[in-house]
Parts: sequence; structure tokens; C-alpha cells
Amino acid sequence: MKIKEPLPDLTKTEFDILRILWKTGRLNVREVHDQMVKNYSWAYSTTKTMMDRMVKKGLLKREQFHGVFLYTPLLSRPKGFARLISFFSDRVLELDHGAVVSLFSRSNALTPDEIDELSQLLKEEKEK
Amino acid sequence: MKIKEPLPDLTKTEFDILRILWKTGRLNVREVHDQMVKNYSWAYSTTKTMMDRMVKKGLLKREQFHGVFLYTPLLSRPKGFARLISFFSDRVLELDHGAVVSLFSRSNALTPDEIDELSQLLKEEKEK
DNA sequence: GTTTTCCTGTTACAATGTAACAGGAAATCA
DNA sequence: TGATTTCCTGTTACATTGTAACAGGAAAAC
Repeated sequence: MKIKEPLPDLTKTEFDILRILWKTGRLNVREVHDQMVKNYSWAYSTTKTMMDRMVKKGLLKREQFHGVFLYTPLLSRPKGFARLISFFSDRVLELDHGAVVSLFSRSNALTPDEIDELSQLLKEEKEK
Repeated sequence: MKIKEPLPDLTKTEFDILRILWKTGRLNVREVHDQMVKNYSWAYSTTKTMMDRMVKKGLLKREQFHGVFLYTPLLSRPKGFARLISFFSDRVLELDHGAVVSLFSRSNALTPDEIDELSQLLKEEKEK
């Protein structure tokens, strides 16, 4: 039987780095960084430090590929989204998470399957 | 002419402390703490440290009242909400902030006037 | 071949998250 | 009313996250 890990409470920056990797796939630090600077005025070394720490925490996998290190998310998108949505609906919006989840159908952030999975995760989360 | 301060990027915990004060009004550390423990398993001293740091940063005002120190928000609710909504709609939901703002009409988190102000702040924010 | 570029590892400092502890005032108890 | 408990306050501390510089080596460019 598989033990369920608790859904992680990602920080804003962790979420943003994952977001890039979820969208674009496996990337090196430079490639992630070039997308991060759209939202953060970070030095390259900052992005690097963050990503290495995320490897240490098990959020990303790092593997060498023809000389460079590439990073991959070790977390599905719905799992990364869940606690954020839950914080947002409970404490910012003060509405049931259903209200928020339904907005995703108009967005390209998640696929329909991911929306279902997210919905399920939030339901389980609440039952605890 | 009044210089506009940039909208603050509140951390999750700062937001939660402010949220309690916005709802209940002026409180002492103990009173805030008793509400914080619903969401955080914090020691009393943690709540205290946070609140004192928020005073130092100008997010709260602390004043002595018959022997105890009471804390008041120095930030309006719409201003506290703005960057959070903006992060959430841009990067989590990937939809225009209007979609999120409209959800507030079903919630008691903000009054109609506050919703208008929030909406205005987000519009200005985007124009920059 | 030298210079520049880019990746990597290492180190560092400030802010935030999390908390213990000590001293004093107030309340309670015996 | 003196001893004890409770609660507030100030101070200190350590881990994690945010932010980054710097040095060494490999690859690319000149």
C-alpha cells in the first residue's frame, strides 16, 4: 500500500519555478531563469540556488544530460496547486473551493483531467 | 500631493494576521493568537514575534491601552488583498483578475465598497 | 591559443517562520 | 496577605527562504 504524502505547501517562488517546468518540461537553470525574470528581478544565481534547494527537498529531480543538468518536477500539477487553492478559497475568498475550481474551466492553466484531480484532492483534504 | 506607496506583498502569515484584525478590530496578541491557532499550530510567542515585526514594517500600529498593547491594521483590506489576487489570477488561475473579483460578490470577505476599491487597485496595477 | 561565455559549486547575508526563556504585573489561592 | 500561578512583555535564537556574489572549469568564439 502506498503511503500518501501530504500535499506540499509551496512557497510563491517554488510554485513559479514548478509552473515553468510543468509548462515547458525538462529545463536547465538558464532556461528556467529566462522565464522567471518576467516576474522576478532575480539574478541567475538566485534561480539556481532555489532550484538546487528544491532538488534537496524532493520537489525537482536533477539529472545530467550531455553535459548540463536538467531539472524535472517530481510533483504533479494538481498536487502543486491544491494547497494554494485551498488557502485562497478558505482564507482570501472565503468560499468553498468549488467556486475557484470552476474558474479553471475557462483557463488554460490546467487540463480537464487535472481539474478533476485537483477537485478530488481538495475534497479529500477537506475531509480530514 | 500624496505619494502612493506600492501595494505590499504580504506573506501568507502577515495576511492571516491582518485578516483577523480587519474582521475583529483592534486586538492584543493573545486575542489574535487564539484565532490564529485555528489555522496554524503556533506557539503564542510566534504570533507575538510576527505581530511585532509587522509593527516595525508599518503594517500594524501598536498602542498601549489600560496596560495592554493593542494592535490595529495600518492598511486597508482592499490594499492587503490586491497583490494576492493579482498573483492568484495571473499565475495560478491564468485569467484576468475580473474573474476572481467577481467571486467576491458571493462571499462575505469584502464589502461591496471594498470590492470596488479592490477592482480599481487591480486596474491601476495592471496599467503600470 | 587567448578571451569570453556559461555552467557549476560554494559561501553569505537579510527576511521570515518558529519558538524558548526571563522578568514583572496582575490575579488567584490558601 | 504572602505565595503561587497566569499573562504580558522584551530579548534572544535557530531553521528556512529570498537574494546574490564569487571562483573554477569547460565550451565557444575570436
